[in-house]
Parts: sequence; structure tokens; C-alpha cells
Amino acid sequence: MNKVPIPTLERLATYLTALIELNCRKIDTVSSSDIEQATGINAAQFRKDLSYFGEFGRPGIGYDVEELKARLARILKVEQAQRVLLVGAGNLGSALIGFPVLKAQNFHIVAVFDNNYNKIGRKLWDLEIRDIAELAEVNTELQAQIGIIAVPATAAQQVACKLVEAGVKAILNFAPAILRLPEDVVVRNVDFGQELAVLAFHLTES
Amino acid sequence: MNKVPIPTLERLATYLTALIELNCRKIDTVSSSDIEQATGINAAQFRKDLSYFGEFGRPGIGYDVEELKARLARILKVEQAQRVLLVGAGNLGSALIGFPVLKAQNFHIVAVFDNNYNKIGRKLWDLEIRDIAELAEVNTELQAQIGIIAVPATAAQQVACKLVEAGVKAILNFAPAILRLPEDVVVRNVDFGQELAVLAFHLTES
DNA sequence: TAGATTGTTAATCGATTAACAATC
DNA sequence: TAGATTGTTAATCGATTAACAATC
Repeated sequence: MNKVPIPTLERLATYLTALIELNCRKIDTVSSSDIEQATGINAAQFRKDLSYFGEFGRPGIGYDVEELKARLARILKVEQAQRVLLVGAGNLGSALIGFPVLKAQNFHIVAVFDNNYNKIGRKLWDLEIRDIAELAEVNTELQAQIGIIAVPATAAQQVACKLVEAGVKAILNFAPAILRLPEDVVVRNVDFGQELAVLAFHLTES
Repeated sequence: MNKVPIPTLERLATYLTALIELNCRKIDTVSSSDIEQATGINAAQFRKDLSYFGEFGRPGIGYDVEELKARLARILKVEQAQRVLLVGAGNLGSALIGFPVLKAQNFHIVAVFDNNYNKIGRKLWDLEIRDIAELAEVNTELQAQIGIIAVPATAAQQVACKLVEAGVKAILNFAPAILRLPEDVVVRNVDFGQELAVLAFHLTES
């Protein structure tokens, strides 16, 4: 399990989604080329990706959907429910809490924080919005390891530091800001503006 | 301008964000190592990325912030306002319309569509939610080239086809689904579940 | 057994980084 | 001129794909 490439991990999540789908359709065995069919990812790539984690299939037969699904979920640590802290009770934060996909994938937002006194104390869906100052304290109880940053870019670095202080080890950052954090904290950035810019590049002059 | 790597385009957007920031701070000249400082991206990488598009700096001096910013915006086609169609008037759609970053980066959501008759005709912010069936018709007027899919995964493929029919050439897809589309249509997928799964992988057993 | 498909090694491809001559 | 920094070529690194022996 030595140094798994990030693209491999991303694809693992894609395979898992495809397997859940296949499982629903009562398909119980698949070959690597079936996976290529379903995901668009090269069959050799799929086998190579799995090889980082051991052996999963049977030569001449293929893979057991149910089993592979379970093992991938285990590798990605999504079979156990993961607690997630959300910072930022704006539109995006609200959308994330209400997003069915996250719960379906076993990620549970267990607390929301904001620094706006007009929001603190109010409810966002079924969660009370708490003061960002209480973050560390609240998390001594909750022990969440994942945090989501859904605040303006100007506040992002500061929020990130607070999350790390509170014991968070992995951060999903929606603010268009470059976060400087300790080596042992993993960050993934989602930047809608960047995504749209890459798309716009490909357009012909309008 | 032959075959620019996707990672280069993504970084271009990052440079642009950094340059806007530097410009605000009244800094008017930067070197590639200043950019490395600001973005964490290797200075040689930065120069290499620019080299796909021509010459931008002066040896011994560096780059003019104002000029570089303008030229990058032009390359990414974000100096001109881009019209964007949104499909899906749920929480995520609502968050996207209300997201200040998009407008700031010159992306304007000009129409929202849904298939839910309880929503059609209502307003989402200042936009009337329209019937998805009218998509192509509405876009003969608007001529938007970018579409955003913010619907459940089960509906994503169908929506994508409708967008393409309506003349959209670039799609930002938030549904965890693999879209099959004509070669000349560009797609970028944003999958929150996948992002969180990659993060969860890096956690130690809890 | 013959056909299918795996897991893995080797070959290819592409992207990142380093080095340096050109030049301000 | 001397020092700084570019743009680009070449070297390194890593990821993808192809090929194939092993095996069901």
C-alpha cells in the first residue's frame, strides 16, 4: 500500500459509484472491461489501480460486484460513517447539508459554524449554527476528522487554522484561496470559478 | 497554442486569482518566484505554463501584474462576460446563483430550469424557474455556451443531452454520473462525494 | 481442454523540474 | 558592467497503457 497516486484514489471512488449502480441492477460479476464500459476508464488502468491494494478478482472469471464494492468502501473508509464539521452557514453550506449524496456516501455533517452573530443560534436544517469560536471545544466531543470550508476566501486561512487546532486532519476547501497547513493535514480544493474558467478556455470566440 | 495540458489551464486560473490579489495590493511587478511564493506552484512550472501562449515577461525584471492579469483573463476568456444556463433549482442550484465568486469572475447565470411543476414559474433569487422542456427554445435567444448540471445523477445524462441540443459547448456537472457526449463538448465533473472519499482515505482508522 | 480474464511487468506517454543561454 | 530573471531545452519523474504469463 506504498504511495498510492491521487488519480488512482479518485478513480477508486468512481469505480465504487459504478459498482453500487451495478449492484442495484443485480449484476453480480463484472470483468475489467465491463468496468471500462461503465466508467470510461481503461480496463488496464482499473486492474493497475486495484493492484495497489491486493488481489480482487479471479482470472478467467472477473470480480464479484458485492465483494469488490465492500472492499473499495473499506479502502476509502466510507463503510464507517464519517463525521464532518462545516464552517460557513451561507448558501453553499446550506446546500451541502441538504445534499442527499453526502449522506448516501456515509458523510454526516454533525455541526455548523459561522462568525455572523445574526446567524449564530439559528437553525440550518436541523443543525443549530454555532459560534466559530467554540469550534475546538465542540469538537472535543464530536471528534470529527474532516472539515469543510464554505466561507469567503478572505476568511479561509483563518478558518483552516481553527479546524486544525480542533483536531481536523482533512479539509475540503471551497474558497478560492491557497491554504498553508501542517504536512499531516490533507486538503482538497474545489474552485467553481476555476472549473468554469477551464471550460471557458475551450470555447470558440463568441 | 498547440495542445495545452489541462493541469496548465487549471494553474492559469490559479495564477489569475493570485494576480488579482496582488493587483489589489498595488504590487505592479512580480517575478516567477514571487508567484511561487503566492501560489505554491513551482516557478519553472509557471514560466513553462506561460510559454504555451507566448512571451509575457522581461528577463532580469519580471512580469507586469496588470498586463499579465489582463492577458491571462483573455486566454481563459473570462474578460468577456460568459452566459451560463443552470439546470436544477434545488439547494445546490440556489447556492450557485447566490455565489458571489461566479459573478466576480464574469460568469453570469442567465436562466434556471427544472422539471418539477411545483417549482416552474417560481423565482429563484431574481430568476424565474423555467420548464426544462423550453431549454432549447430559450437558448435560441440567450445563446449561452456553458451549462451547469445540478440535478440528481439519474437525470444527469438526459439533461446533458438537452443542453447539447440547445447549443451548449461546455458543461459543469455536479451529478455523480459519467456523461456520454459528442467529442466537441467539454465536460468537467465536480463530485463532492469523491472529494470527501479521497480525503477519508488519508485518515487513520478512527 | 479451450477460452476468458486476471495481476504484473515492461513500454509508452506526458507532465514537472532543473539548467542555462539570452537579455534586460 | 554585474545581477537578476526570463523563455526554452533537456533531464527527471510519474502515470497510463499494452502485453503476456499465470490461472480459473
